[in-house]
Amino acid sequence: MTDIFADLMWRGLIHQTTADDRLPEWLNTGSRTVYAGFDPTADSLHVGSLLPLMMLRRFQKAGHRPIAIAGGATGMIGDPSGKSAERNLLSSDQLKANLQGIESQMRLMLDFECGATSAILVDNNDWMSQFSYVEFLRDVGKNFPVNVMLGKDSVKSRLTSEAGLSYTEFSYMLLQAYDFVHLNREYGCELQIGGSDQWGNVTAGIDLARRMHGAHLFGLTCPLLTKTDGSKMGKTESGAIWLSSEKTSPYDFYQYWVNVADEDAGKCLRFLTELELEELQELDQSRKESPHLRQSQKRLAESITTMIHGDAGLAKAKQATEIFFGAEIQALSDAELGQIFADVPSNAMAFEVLSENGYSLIDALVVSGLCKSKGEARRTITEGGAYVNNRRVGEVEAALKRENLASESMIVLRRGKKKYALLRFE
RNA sequence: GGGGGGUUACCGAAGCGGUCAAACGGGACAGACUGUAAAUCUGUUGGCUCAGCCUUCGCAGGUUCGAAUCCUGCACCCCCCA
Repeated sequence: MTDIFADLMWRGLIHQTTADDRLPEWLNTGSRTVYAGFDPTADSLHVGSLLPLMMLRRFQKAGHRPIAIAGGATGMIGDPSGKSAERNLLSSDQLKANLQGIESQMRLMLDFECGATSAILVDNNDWMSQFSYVEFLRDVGKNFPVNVMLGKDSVKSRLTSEAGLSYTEFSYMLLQAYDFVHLNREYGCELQIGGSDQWGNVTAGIDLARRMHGAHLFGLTCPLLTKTDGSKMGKTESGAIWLSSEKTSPYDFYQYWVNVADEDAGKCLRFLTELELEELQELDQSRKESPHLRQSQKRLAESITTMIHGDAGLAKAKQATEIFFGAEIQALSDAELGQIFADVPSNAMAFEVLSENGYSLIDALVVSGLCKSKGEARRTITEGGAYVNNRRVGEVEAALKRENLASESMIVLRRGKKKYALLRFE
């Protein structure tokens, strides 16, 4: 049996645990059942969920059974931890759709068919909806001293803030605590893991189980995956990075990791990949001695992209990367180009415009959406920021003609470093 | 109720009769450098049929050869006195 605790330790994945003295041994002397909660507010998980999912994965590989709980019930309420304002409530239809999407993504990382340690995905709405309000108050609420609840950081910070805290959110803790009790009773689950911001909720569950059944459960929190500047991982100017290829293309996903700052790379590698210590140290070394090679980032991007989008997804992302940052694009087929530039905006127009005098580059830049006006297009060209098939074009009066086709019917326009658009002539 | 100040381009902020498509700063966009980074440097930043023309300075009118700049009315905002 792998010493999961030691593994987590050297990776820096342990922030706080309960029963420090007994937990490591307990984990190493039998197959245990552990659980972590996930946020069902969208139909896809985003990069922020990778860490807890990886945690479950590590536990499963070490011979334990993981339970992922996508909180249909708690999702309807909203966890006040770390939130500055009341959350919008979700409709139950929306939730159902979200849970479905999330499950398919979990299958990428957890094994749901491997016998005794198969992963389980549960929805706490299944049991919470059985409760009547009065029953819940009698069985669960009775065991929660309000003075203790008021002492939790998540509550305290909101009470003093302007946004305040609704009774609903205040009760969130009870729901999550009861989840633990329920999973303990139904599945023999004895360990809850979560981010360090979940500490209050985790211990609330442990307390509740002790009061209700005299059970002794465990809790373990891992650090939050934040950048060195303190901001959250997985956010860009254009929004969150999702695991779903519909929302974030494999290329963008791959690129996100390739662009991780040097200071954050080591942590990401330790937290989000299964690379062994030896390789991690080599990468640390490489980052220090030859940062320009960015081996850490590349390894990180490869590892995570493969896990989420498979070998095919990685291959596509890398191919696109080569083209995007490569030399002139030419002699490709429509199919190849279409693949590579799948998420790039494209416009179709008549083939004939390429004949004779051709199609003015200025118009093309505007039509493609790369420039807002002809004036801007003109400027862009003058500044040297306009490219046709990755080759800079500096003449304002340039026109696109047949010989500019990169494939049977397409021309690739680019503005600046990374903004692409595809023109199709049919 | 009385008195005073403001409203300028994506944002902040100059301009106070012509040389104003409007200084300056920020942001944004390009370029150089580089590691697809950071920092730095340079350029651009209303539209077009682009050596020219057209529309912008809260809104509507007016004075003037000529207004973002002066006058009148309207709207919104701020401050002071009651």
